[in-house]
Amino acid sequence: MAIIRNTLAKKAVFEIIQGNKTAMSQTEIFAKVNNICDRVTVYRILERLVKEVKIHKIVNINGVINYAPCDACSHEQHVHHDHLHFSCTTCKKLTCIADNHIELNIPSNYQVAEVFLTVSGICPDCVIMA
Amino acid sequence: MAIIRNTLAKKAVFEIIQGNKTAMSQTEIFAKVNNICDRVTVYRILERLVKEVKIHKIVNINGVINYAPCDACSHEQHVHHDHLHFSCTTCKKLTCIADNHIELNIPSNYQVAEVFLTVSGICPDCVIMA
DNA sequence: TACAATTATGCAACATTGTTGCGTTAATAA
DNA sequence: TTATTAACGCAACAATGTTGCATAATTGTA
Repeated sequence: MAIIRNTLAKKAVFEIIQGNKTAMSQTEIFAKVNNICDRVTVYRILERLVKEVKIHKIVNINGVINYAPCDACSHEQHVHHDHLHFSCTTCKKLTCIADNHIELNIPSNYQVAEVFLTVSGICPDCVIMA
Repeated sequence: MAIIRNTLAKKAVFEIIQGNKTAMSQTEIFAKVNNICDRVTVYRILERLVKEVKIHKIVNINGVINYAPCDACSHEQHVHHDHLHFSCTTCKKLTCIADNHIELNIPSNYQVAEVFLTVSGICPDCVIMA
């Protein structure tokens, strides 16, 4: 059950997320959707796309939830992820950076599911400006 | 300028944060403050305590901002932090885990400031329940 | 192509979280 | 004890996210 439908709004939202090289918040996505659908619909579409593993959630260091296409940072449910997220303190953009293998040292009574690694700082675009 | 005052409410908030072994959100702190002060005051006290480096902010994987005393996970502004945060998906508690040194592989045109490392999973208390 | 089943949407209403302005209270130095 | 001004309470607002329900639209099937 639960047949997945590919609606206009869903396609639009997905294309917006795919077309952006940095992760976007619900607010940014809704702004780009150009009133093709309601605010609430964007929330529901994002929820569905996450469940379908077409996009995924990333929390920025300020607590804002961002969405990125899953190919941008291919995520498998490993203990040792192979990418990190760079959060620019100037332009607030969140970017995926690949090739980062980390080793963890967590007590064995903790059951690890996923690793979230975010680095704050200034991205190349903003470094140039400064 | 800016003389720091040690008010009753501020002391109470700080003691609540110190007395808890896991990080707490504003909502949780306000619930424990027992109407000694206003909701807004808690926000302002937290802001001040962060500025005074007596507590610090940690963003949970769901985007909720939590506060922990600064001794719980001594943080210096290093590129290579020495601790991580464990976010329990069952009880939602955020715990500091020390002794985690990681090496990063970030392009040199990125200017790194801080590293945020959070691991999700099930904490010892909740593993026992399951 | 038309129809039925049900997924997806819009809208209104609400909940939560966080912010701001301003008059008042209270902590601290003198 | 008093003056200074940091801190507070309250009201109002803003942003973000959620829920219920009637309606619209997609998709498999006849």
